[in-house]
Amino acid sequence: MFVPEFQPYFIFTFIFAFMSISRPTDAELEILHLLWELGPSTVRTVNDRMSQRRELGYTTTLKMMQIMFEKGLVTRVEEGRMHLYTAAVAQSDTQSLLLQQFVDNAFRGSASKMVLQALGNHEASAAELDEIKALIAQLEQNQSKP
Amino acid sequence: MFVPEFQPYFIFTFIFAFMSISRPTDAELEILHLLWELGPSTVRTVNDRMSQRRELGYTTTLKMMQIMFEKGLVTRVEEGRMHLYTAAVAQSDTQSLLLQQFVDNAFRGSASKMVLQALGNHEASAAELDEIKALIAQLEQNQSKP
DNA sequence: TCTTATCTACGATGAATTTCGTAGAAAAAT
DNA sequence: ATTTTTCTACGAAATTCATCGTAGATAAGA
Repeated sequence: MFVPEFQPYFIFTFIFAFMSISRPTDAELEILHLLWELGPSTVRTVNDRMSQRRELGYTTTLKMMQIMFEKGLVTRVEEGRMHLYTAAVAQSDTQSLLLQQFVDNAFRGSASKMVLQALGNHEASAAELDEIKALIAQLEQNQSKP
Repeated sequence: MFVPEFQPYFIFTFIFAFMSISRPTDAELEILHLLWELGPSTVRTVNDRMSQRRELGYTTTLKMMQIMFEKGLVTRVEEGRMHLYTAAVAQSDTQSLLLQQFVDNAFRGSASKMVLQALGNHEASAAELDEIKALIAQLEQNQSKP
């Protein structure tokens, strides 16, 4: 039987599975990014921000956020007549989950191949490269003395 | 007006747009991976390989590959009564396109944030880290003398 | 030759996603 | 006090995906 080595991202897979939270769709992710940035927000606020990028009816955003509430991706509290929505999933957890699924689908599970392609395709600033180098150094240190 | 710096992945975006090739879905990607690995293959071969992972009817795979043919993701030639299918898009081009869209959706376009998360989540071997370090060194060299 | 297996083509279904319109209630404006 | 705006809830349509069943043709096997 094939038993894979433990990978840190497994934790997020378990968390999301345990909470029965499904992976956010593209439109849901767009809303989550706004909630992460703005904190608790009304539908109106979110829709205004989204409308800056593309034409979008108010009830479309409303419906999306209602569905996300049913799915457990956001929480909400009544504030007078309105609802204040808050992201119920952490940004880094969500990104980890999405990343893992993406690496599996598009790169057959090879994260390092994906990293190589990403670094090759995108211009990275010197500061960003330094940050990545620092992380690699740290990983290598952990590897040498486990 | 906002004019972004040129990024190498723009090329793949143009290529795919020019050829009006839509981004492969998850199931299509699974088939493409097999075609990239095996070369020209029949529906039967592909379905056998896919069935090793999960239950899947033959006509399901057939239909998928017919649709991929209509979309231009694969080509095919008759071989007696059967069809031999071949991937019509290159693996690296496809992965670049998918990567770019994923970074936009899940990481707001920040490839370096994505790389950091990927390296943090996945155990990378020493050899893989070396490979990544080499690429970074090369990128830094290009940056210093443009 | 007759039967069985194996292709392709095609249609249909069910689920998920995204979008919007309408209805009704509550607040704000005139 | 009426009208207009602005909420929520709900339903529904259009689209895409993934899946499978059936029909008809052709090859293989008995």
